[in-house]
Amino acid sequence: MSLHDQLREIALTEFASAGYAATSLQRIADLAGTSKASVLYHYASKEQLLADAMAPALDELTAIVSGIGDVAADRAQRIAFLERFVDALLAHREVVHLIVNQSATQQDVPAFARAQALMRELSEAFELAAGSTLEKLRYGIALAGAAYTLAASDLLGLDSPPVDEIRPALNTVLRELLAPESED
Amino acid sequence: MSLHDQLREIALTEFASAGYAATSLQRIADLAGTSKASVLYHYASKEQLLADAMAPALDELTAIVSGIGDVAADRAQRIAFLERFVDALLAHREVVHLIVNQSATQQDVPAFARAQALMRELSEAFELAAGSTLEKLRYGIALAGAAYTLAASDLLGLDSPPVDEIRPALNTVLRELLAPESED
DNA sequence: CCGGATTTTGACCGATCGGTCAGAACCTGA
DNA sequence: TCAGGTTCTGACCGATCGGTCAAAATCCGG
Repeated sequence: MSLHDQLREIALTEFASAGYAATSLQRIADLAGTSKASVLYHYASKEQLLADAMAPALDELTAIVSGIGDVAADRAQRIAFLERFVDALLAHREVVHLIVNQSATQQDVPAFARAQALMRELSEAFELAAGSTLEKLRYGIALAGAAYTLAASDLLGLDSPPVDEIRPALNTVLRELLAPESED
Repeated sequence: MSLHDQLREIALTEFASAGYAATSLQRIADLAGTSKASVLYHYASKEQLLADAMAPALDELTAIVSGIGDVAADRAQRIAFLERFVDALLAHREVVHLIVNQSATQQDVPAFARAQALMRELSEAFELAAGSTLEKLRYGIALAGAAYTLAASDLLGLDSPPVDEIRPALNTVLRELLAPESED
């Protein structure tokens, strides 16, 4: 793998585990066995490095949220969305960790601002779908809880089960909350 | 109110909204209309200022988690715990925001390490109460979702409903997940 | 083997940060 | 009014950060 790609992966892991602000370009360079100046040759700035590292996940999540469909009335579409959402969370755990834990306090960084906008778009889509405070809260708890639990499990020392055990369980809990069988 | 207390409140609000690392002592001093040196006269260090600001909430949450009771078998105790938990979340929203959004990436800061330990203790208590991956996930989503949704709602621009509307709604959703009526 | 392009590097810069310190300002009771 | 303690402040320090730059090293097609 090229140093260019290697730097992006190292940076992503480090940004997620230690925090964007707390991770210096020098540390990324050390981990990659190169110099800080070399990192800045491959990426114009620290912000650009973060943006490039998060881009694939943000692109995929953006596509999912954009094609959210008629999630308010149609239970089948709601279930389909939840499945795509869960798959994306599992496929991009490091970026999910970044979004969930750091976008709130780093909105001046473009990539985090983009993530924040994405979260807002998602919450608005479901805000419209929900009538009462109770329903809104159900959406919030379900989606935020799923993302945060996934992001925190790595960190909290809980040994997380394999993906093919988490995926169906996540889908089950989200359906219990947002697409109960009793409905329709 | 004394400058001492005023500084603590200003710092808490600023730490929660802009982030601990991103908030300089100079900014806190400016907001309080005093000098940076004066802030460091009242609090030995930036870390101490954060610790003092978070202490009341952490003390209360620690007490709640310590007295968690037999949450695995006894549905009534589980409900009682959830109610205490929700009340604490609502009473200390700024600190909850701090814990949820920043403790993960600032574990070298004592106050955040304490918060992290608290989260770990809570998750372990429920980990024991849960048998399957599905149940563990249900606990994680419910508790993390509640805390995160509350912390994020301020930030995401969603105008959050008044407290006396959120409290019962939160309790309802948490009970649906962790103490359904069908049980027992 | 050569020469231009790509890649790497160490030295350096300005800015910002948390924290120190000596002394000025202020308050209070005698 | 004066003295002693409390509170406040500006100047300063060392460290760290992201980023620049010119020169060195490396690579590769002709």
